[in-house]
Amino acid sequence: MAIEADLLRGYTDTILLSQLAKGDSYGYLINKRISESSGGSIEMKEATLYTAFRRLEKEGCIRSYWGDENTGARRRYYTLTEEGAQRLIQDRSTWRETRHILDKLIGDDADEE
Amino acid sequence: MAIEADLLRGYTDTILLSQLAKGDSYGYLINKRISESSGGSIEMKEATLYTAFRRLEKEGCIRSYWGDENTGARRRYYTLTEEGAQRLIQDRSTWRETRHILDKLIGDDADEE
DNA sequence: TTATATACCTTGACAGGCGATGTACTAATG
DNA sequence: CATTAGTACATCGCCTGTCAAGGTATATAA
Repeated sequence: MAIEADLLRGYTDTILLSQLAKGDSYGYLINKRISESSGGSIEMKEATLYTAFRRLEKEGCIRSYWGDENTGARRRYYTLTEEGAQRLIQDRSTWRETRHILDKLIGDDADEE
Repeated sequence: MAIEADLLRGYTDTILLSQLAKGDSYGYLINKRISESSGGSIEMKEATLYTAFRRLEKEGCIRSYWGDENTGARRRYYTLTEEGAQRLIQDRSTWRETRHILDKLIGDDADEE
């Protein structure tokens, strides 16, 4: 059911950027969205999630700010930066290429070209 | 051009098994085939390659034997075991699922369903 | 008051990738 | 004949991303 972490490794940052491209959001919600959106197949661990946010922020791909909720737990919101948007465009392109090559390399075809 | 290692991590074993599904072969040749087959996008490092072979053999997915070349460098050939074949079937299935989910999660669509 | 859900964070261990380096054989080149 | 390049395998130690385990804090429901 669940997809192992190593299969996603390298795409976690892209997944997060992609979520933020839809608008500002915060960690906990993003994580739930990813889980729901993947039908439960992807369950990002919190440690992995927050580590990734730190990394992306340090790289300038996202910015963060504290929400002004006056009830419930505090939330740290994230915004996609212009640099992050560019990175996302690049990552999506890389994904298409990777997908194509992996289809060719591990596809169940007999052989080709 | 080249696809970064983290994007392939988790698929290296599958790629190797997939190559061996075409018949016995040895490390150096398999590596060249992968490189050619991917148009140079995938360049597996030797350390990675041989580490993977050790791992797969220990797991019972492949078996190895020395070739009987009487000229040139010695070659260690690998054979896909029944267990390896089953693993490959499973891995291919997982790849299809992963591909589908990643398409949905990082695809450049506005939103869906 | 105890449990559950929300929401964030850190530490230390682990596994895979890989740069660097080494061995050994063969063929071609100057 | 020494050198270089190609083939072919192998190991060591570092680096990076993942994550189990642990922690903090607030709000609501049982």
